[in-house]
Amino acid sequence: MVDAVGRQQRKKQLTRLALVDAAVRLFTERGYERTTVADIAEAADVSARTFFLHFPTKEDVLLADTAGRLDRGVDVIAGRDPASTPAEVLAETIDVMITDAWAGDLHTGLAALRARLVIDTPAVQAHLLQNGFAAQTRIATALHEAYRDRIDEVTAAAIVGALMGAVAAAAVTALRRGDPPDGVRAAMRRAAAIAMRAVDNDL
Amino acid sequence: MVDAVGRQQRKKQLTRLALVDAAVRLFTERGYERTTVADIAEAADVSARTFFLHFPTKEDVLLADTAGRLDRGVDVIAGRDPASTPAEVLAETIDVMITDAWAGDLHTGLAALRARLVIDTPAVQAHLLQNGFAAQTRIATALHEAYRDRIDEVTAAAIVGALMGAVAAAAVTALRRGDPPDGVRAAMRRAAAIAMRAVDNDL
DNA sequence: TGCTTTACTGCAGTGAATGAAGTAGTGCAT
DNA sequence: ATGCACTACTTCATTCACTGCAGTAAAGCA
Repeated sequence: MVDAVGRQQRKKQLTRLALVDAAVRLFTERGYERTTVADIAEAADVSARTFFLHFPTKEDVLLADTAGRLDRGVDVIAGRDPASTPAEVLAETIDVMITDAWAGDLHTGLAALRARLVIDTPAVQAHLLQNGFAAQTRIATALHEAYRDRIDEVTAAAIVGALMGAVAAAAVTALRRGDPPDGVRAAMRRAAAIAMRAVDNDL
Repeated sequence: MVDAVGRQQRKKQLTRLALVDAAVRLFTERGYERTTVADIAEAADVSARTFFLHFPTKEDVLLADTAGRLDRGVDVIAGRDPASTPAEVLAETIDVMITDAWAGDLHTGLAALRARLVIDTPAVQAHLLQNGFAAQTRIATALHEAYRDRIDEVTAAAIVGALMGAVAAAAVTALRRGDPPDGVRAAMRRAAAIAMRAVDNDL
């Protein structure tokens, strides 16, 4: 047994990586709008059609690394200490996700690129917001499932929405202002703390 | 002088109305994706090119009536009683906007259609989220300007983000659950109340 | 009556995304 | 090893949102 996964899977991951790599490079060089999917595919030396076998849309190549992050957030809630309160669990969840967001992809430079593109490319902003909203929905569902007797569906959505909304808005504002990465993260944590006050009171 | 506005302006508004009308009807009949811009223009008896003179994108026809709503929210903050606290002003702002959302377009059926499309059409959801985010940014800026000495830029963004995030998430959750319009509005108000607890503490 | 402005048209083109049919490398069974 | 199924990928064609440009005709105005 040479490898856990076969040659086929490995090659697939290689072309996927090549696509992400080419996309990051080209987006950085010429900007998002002035880079076509055909360009990316060409640079990765695959057909244009292949791009869409790996990513459903052009924007999704920017989210290549975020799949697992959400799961980790959900896991925090699912694997909670039964004695802990919703407020404690939520605080830890948001903390894990904020930390993860900056730790995950220092290699690829994806996070930095995303940050820049979110600010000045409407299409990207729209898609990322949608993605975040979907993530938020999953977290809210997990919270509701975890405390089924104490937190109803809509309340869970409201609480998680407040948290994520505050963090997202603070992050974009800090980014737009030109804050350095550390400053942005600090803004996110502060926003989370503010929003958590809505929860702390009675959960 | 026959009219306050000329014949030209009136005719323009007529084709705009015809476009919105055709869009609402066709979206309702066949769904969003299965309706092309060409279809809408045809039904409104104008050229396809004309559609884009009135609306920048296909999704924007769904936002035909929301332009003024945001201004009204901003106005509440701008025209505040100087003696009132940020918490009071914010509470009134969100209340005005929630109320407006229902009063504005009961006639056109736009609100109901939007509600349905946001839930099951990803493209629409992305665009509306982006629109809401932009609105939120304007409110946050207005709040910061109004209390320049007490609330910094990022804090304003966090507070408003928490409010809007909570309300939006609650609305979608209630809609998805199949709540009637009244139930949805109640969910939004409850979400706003929850998020306001983050503000009430020290503003 | 002329001159400018503006709502609208027609057309040609870009680029994202999808569908269908086909090729080639890979893994696996006998 | 040979045949077979699977899968990543390609190629071609098509749809559709959206843009730029060159026009027409009506509207407003001198």
